[in-house]
Amino acid sequence: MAGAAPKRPATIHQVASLAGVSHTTVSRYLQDKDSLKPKTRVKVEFAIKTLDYRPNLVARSMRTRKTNRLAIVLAAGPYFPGRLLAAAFETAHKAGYQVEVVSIEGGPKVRADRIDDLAESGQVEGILAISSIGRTGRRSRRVPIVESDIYDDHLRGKGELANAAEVRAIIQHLSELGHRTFLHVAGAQTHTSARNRKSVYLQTIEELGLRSFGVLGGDDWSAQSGYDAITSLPDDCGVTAVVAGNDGVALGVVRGALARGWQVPRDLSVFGWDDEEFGRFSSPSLSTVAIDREARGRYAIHHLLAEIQGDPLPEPPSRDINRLIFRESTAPPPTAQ
Amino acid sequence: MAGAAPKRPATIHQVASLAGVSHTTVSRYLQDKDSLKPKTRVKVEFAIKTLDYRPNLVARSMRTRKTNRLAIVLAAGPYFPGRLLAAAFETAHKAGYQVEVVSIEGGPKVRADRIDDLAESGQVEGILAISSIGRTGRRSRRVPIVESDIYDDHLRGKGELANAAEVRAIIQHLSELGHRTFLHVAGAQTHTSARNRKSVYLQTIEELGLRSFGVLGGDDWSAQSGYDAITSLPDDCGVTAVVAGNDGVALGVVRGALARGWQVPRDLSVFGWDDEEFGRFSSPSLSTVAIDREARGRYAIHHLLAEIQGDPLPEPPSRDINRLIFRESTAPPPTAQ
DNA sequence: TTATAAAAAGTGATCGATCCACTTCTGAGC
DNA sequence: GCTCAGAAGTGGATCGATCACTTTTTATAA
Repeated sequence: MAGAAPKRPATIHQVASLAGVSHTTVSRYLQDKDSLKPKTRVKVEFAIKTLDYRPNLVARSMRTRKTNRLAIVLAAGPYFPGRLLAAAFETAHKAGYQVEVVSIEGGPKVRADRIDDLAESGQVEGILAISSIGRTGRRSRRVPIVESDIYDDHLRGKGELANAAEVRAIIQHLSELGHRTFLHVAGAQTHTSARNRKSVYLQTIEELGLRSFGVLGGDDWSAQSGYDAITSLPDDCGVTAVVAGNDGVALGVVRGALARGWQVPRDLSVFGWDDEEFGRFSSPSLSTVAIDREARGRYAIHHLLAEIQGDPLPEPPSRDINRLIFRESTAPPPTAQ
Repeated sequence: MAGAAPKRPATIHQVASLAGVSHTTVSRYLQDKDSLKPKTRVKVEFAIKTLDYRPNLVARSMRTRKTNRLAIVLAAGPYFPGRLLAAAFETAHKAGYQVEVVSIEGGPKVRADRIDDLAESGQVEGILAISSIGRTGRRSRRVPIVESDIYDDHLRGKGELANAAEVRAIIQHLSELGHRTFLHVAGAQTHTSARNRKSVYLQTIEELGLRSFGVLGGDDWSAQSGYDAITSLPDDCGVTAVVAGNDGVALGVVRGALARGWQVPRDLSVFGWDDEEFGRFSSPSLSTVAIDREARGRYAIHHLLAEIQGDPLPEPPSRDINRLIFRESTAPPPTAQ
């Protein structure tokens, strides 16, 4: 099988000699077709076609010290940010970059080391870290490294937290419906977004003078965690509204409520997050927050490209790309009926 | 900003001169630390540490003609095979390969061209095409190209179709419950798997002497398509069981049934595919087929690596990695009660 | 024509590693 | 002390492009 013709691909020199010009001329053609006299140009084009020549990008990278490649680093695990990635790929490709995906098992330390190696290897021009990489020690200064939750950083600079506005709006909405006692089933606390939501939840409850039965979950984003949280509640807890970490968790909450004979939304209101397709079609359909993951993916890449090229950083995407969507899973509490 | 110290990373020559040895010795150290005398070895190690030297992988690739990099090509679009990819990454990394992801917009022709370019660019040692790339014209023979649905190919060789066993088992199960009239809401027919399921559905209906109201959907995998399919049925269609393209479609079917006053599973049984988390927690929970996406991802990479190394191809994963799971969305039909 | 500037093409060095063919050490055996 | 084999180390070529210069050709004006 490996015995196929080991014929090496054509090089720029072979093209040059077939075309009867120097290798430099061919190189020039590759960079700007119009810098050649039409006659030479035809010869070169013919030779390229005849030999089916394609430039060896590795050799080119070596000389130019440009690879036109970015790396996206993510922690290996069950949560795979597909939509963000898809948008990131597209944006990068449009800008002429290839994207290498590196998923890393192990903790933040391992990740930080691998990122350093990657940065020093000369293989990529920039790195986008999807999962937080922490602030560990020396960070290579050879290539820009951008963390995906960068506009969280941006907000943090202003003393705010990402998602703050939405969590507050959810609670406000529910309290206007008459809810007084809340529960938060948190998402994986390893994620900045989940931590932010939790903080803002607690803070808002306090500010509006409402009651919280507490925060459950927090280990992952599973529907099971929602189910477990709700089924573990004491009967007299008084909770009538749940703010879930995301739609999956919310679905688990709904199912858990059902399991103990509570109807949603009659006895319990549930709010999700992410506007997943299943939340639109489940019964009851889930109130949720529509987030524009694609916009975040695009922004992350734009940010990285700006750093690479030394351009001014782009404006973070408008915060109201996050929209509250009210569906069947929220209603006034039983006591208010 | 771009004015940071343009200090170039250390090269093998600098290491050599600091260590007082030749560059070749350093190179040998990098390849096999034990081929050096302990005394020289210490000198080299010291120099490497002092200069924080890391080999330039681009230069290395150029000389060795090995990049240790694979490419995964997928059609840009809303369906992002996250779990398959995650497993593929992991497998590749374990084998010492980096993975580049190339998502391509445009039709099969564009895709085929880009794949050719990629193959010829010398940047990757193998290509895994997730979306079918068709059989268009010349295919580069420089690096192995593997299509992800390769074990479909394997089965096709035996005159079978992938998923055949499961679709047949689903219909058989439903018919044993008493169902006689079926409907299939197909997934995107651009996908081999969706086409296979459809064919086997039709074939099985025929073989078992059952009735089919037909095949709807087929444009995508959306829940909306399931909803539309079911709400468009005439009242007297007699359909009591639906085989949906996947869990999302199934959820749409359930919701659509609800919208026209049919209860699931009392009036209609619904079977999904994929064993998504939401199907386990929706109401009713969905009967489905658990497929091992990770296994497929791993297999695809193993297959590719085998081709690269000229090893014998690995056995396709056992077919019974697909398991039928019976949940609340299936039951005997109303007439049989 | 010829002088001259601009455009086009050519020469050889270079990027940072590995590999190949040698040379120099080292130490065992006599 | 000498020989000699094997281990250790060296110098220079090489991979396939681009780049900085130099040389040749072409176009334009006098």
